[in-house]
Amino acid sequence: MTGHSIPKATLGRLPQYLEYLRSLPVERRTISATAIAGALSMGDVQVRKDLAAVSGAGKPKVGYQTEKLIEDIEGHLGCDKLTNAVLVGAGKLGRALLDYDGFKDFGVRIIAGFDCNETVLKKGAKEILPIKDLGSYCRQHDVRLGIITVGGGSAQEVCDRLAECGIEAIWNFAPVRLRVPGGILLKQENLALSLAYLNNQISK
Amino acid sequence: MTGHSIPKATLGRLPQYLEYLRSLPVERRTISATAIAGALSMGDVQVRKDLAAVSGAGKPKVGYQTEKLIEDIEGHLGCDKLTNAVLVGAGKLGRALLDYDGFKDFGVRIIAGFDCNETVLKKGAKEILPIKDLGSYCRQHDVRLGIITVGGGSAQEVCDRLAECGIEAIWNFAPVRLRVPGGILLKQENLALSLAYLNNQISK
DNA sequence: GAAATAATGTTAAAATATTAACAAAGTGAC
DNA sequence: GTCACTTTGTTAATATTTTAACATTATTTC
Repeated sequence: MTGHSIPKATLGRLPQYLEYLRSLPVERRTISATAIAGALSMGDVQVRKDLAAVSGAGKPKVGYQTEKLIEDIEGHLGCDKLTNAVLVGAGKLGRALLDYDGFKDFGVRIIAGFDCNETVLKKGAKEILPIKDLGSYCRQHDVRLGIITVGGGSAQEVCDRLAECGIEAIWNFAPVRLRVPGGILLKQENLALSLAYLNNQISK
Repeated sequence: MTGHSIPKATLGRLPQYLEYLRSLPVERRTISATAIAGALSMGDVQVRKDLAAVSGAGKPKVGYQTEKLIEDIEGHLGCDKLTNAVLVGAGKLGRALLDYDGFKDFGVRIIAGFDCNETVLKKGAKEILPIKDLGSYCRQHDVRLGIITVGGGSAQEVCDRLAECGIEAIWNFAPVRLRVPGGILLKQENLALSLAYLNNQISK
C-alpha cells in the first residue's frame, strides 16, 4: 500500500472523494466504497481500487474508517503541508479567488495579491500590493505558487517575473499558452473549456 | 471521417487545439501537426490522430488548413450554436464570470445574472436581476444553461429552481455535490481541486 | 454457532489510449 | 525529372484504465 505508482486517473479523482468525505457528518465513522460510488455516481469497483491505492484496508461489511480515509487522501494530495501562494492581477476574477477561502482546505493559502493598477491596492488581511514588490515579497514569505489572473497581454511577462522569484508552480487563468522555464510546473486553467464541453453535450 | 465515436480523451483536448489555433496570426494559412504538438508540448502522433478524428485530411509537407481545422473543431464542440446561459449568485466570482467575455468564443453567452441581494442588482448590458424573476426570464429567453455561483448553503435550492425552469445543463461552482433530476447535465467545477493537484506536484 | 448478508480485495478480461514504426504523398531544389 | 525532405496517415505494439467475476472476511440474526 502506498507502494508508489498511483495512477494518474486515480489522482485526478482523489479530490472528489475528499470533498465528498468531508461533507459527511462527523457521526459517520465508517463509509463503504459502494456508498461513495452511489453518491458520486461512479462504479463501486473503481472507488475501491482508488482507495486501495492511497489508503489501508477497509473492513468487509463495514467499509473504511472515514477519518483515516480523509487523512490518507490529504496526505497523498499534499493538503497537510500548507503552501504559500501569491496572485497577480486583481481584477474581478483575481479578487474573487483572493477572497475565496476554500483553498486552504486543499493546502494552499493565497497570502497576497499584486496589481499594477494603483487604485485597487489595499491593505488589511488580504493585501493587494504593487507589482514592483513582487520579488522581495516572494522571497521573504517562502512563496511557492503563483496564480496569474491578468489579461492575456501581460500574462507572459508576469509569468517570467514569477519564475525569477523562485516560484515552483504557476496556475494560469489567462487564456494564453505560457512558456515556462523547465522545472516550473504549469497548470493552465481555462474556464471556457469547461463550458465548451457542456455546450457540446447539450447540443448533442 | 467524423465517423461518430470521438474518443473522450480526444474531446477533452479539442478545446486546447482550438485555443491555440485561434491564437495564430491570420496569415498562417496552414499548420502542421508537428508544429501544434511542439507548441503544446505533446506528441505529434497524438495530435495527428486527434485531428483525424474530427477533421478532414491534411496535406503532406504542408499540414492542415488552419481555417478549416478551426471550423471543424468548433463544429464538434458545438461552438457554432450559441447557447444562452444565466448565472445565479452575483458575488465576486459570479460577477467576474458575468463580465468575462471569453465564453462566447466557445458558444455560450451569459445573458443575465440573478441574485437575491437587492444591493447588487444592476441594469445595463449584463443585467443582474432579482431571483424571483428567474423562472419567467428563462422561459422567455430560451435559456438552456444555468451557472451556479452562490454559496454552498443555497446551491441545492438554486439548482432545483433552475431545473424547474427547463434548464438542460448546470455548471456548479459551489463546493457542494448537487442532486439533479435525471436528464439534466451537471458539471461540477471545483477550483480548489486544481490547486490540490498542483500542490501535490509541488510537494513531491 | 451456523447461515445469510454486505462488504472487501484480487485476479483476469476487455476496452481505451498512447506510442512507435513505416510506407506513401506532396513540395522544393537542382 | 529526379532526389531529398517534410509531413501525413495507417498499422501494429505497448501501456493504461476500466469493468467484470469471484473468492474471502467480518457482522448480524436466528
